[in-house]
Amino acid sequence: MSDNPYSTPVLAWYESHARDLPWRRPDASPWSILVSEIMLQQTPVVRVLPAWNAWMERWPTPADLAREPSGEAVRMWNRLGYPRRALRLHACAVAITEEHGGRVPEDHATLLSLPGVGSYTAAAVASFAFGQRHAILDTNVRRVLARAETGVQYPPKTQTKAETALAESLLPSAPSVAARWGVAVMELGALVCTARTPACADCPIAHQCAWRLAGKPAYDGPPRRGQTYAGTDRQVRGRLLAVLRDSAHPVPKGALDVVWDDHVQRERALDALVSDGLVDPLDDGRYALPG
DNA sequence: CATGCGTGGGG
DNA sequence: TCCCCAAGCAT
Repeated sequence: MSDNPYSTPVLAWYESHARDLPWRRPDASPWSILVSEIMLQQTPVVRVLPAWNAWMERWPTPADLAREPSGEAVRMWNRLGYPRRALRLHACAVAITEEHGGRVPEDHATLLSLPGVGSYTAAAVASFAFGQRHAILDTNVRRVLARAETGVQYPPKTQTKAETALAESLLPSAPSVAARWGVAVMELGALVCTARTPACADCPIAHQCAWRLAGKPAYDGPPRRGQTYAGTDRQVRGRLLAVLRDSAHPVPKGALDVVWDDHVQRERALDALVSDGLVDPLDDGRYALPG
């Protein structure tokens, strides 16, 4: 069963160290797994857990969410960040309900056609929910492979063809093993082979890791671009949307104006929110979450 | 293909 | 304090 040099130790490690996350339990529905994957995009597990629990309690099936206004999804999203994901998840629920008989599609290409579902998420749902054989290549896996195989501290900033090819070449042949392998490598990256201070002493493949065997050379290249936030449109958008989320009713323009001094930037951010469908400008001049 | 898109916790 | 980063996607 050791289709690649890492699978046996990594799978064994996963058996004894995997976190007991609710969307990994045997009774987790494909919908609940899709919800978890959208929420987990760029968002840590600890912050997703309570949001996922509340979401699944309120909308246990796609149809439950599809019959709500999209603004309710945005409100429920609360402060998870990147609220367009809430809109897309709502759009997923509508598409699944109206075009797929209320069931999360199993086919990778069909999953890919859903709003907010890209290459990673489609593979993750196909693999984790339906046991199919797909390469899982997220930020965790990219980092593990960069170190173990390529011998560098960090993967490239943007995903390359070479990384995709490498991930596919390592995929165990049996679908059930491949699915297990995918989640196991992810977990290794999340818990042991972390970005800042990897716990190589706890790593099941440390003795095979090209980066460690090379003496853990420091990242050599251009400074990795940090995300700025303070003073950006993103911060303004966040503040504007927070006003609407926290209000049970539509708000007058003045309630939005007070959250940011720079008039030009504030208007630009508000226009963008409207354009994104996150904010609904009412005929009476007030603003609300979309209906 | 580089960039924009939230938020909060930890080093 | 700052800075980095966290299961990406769409354009």
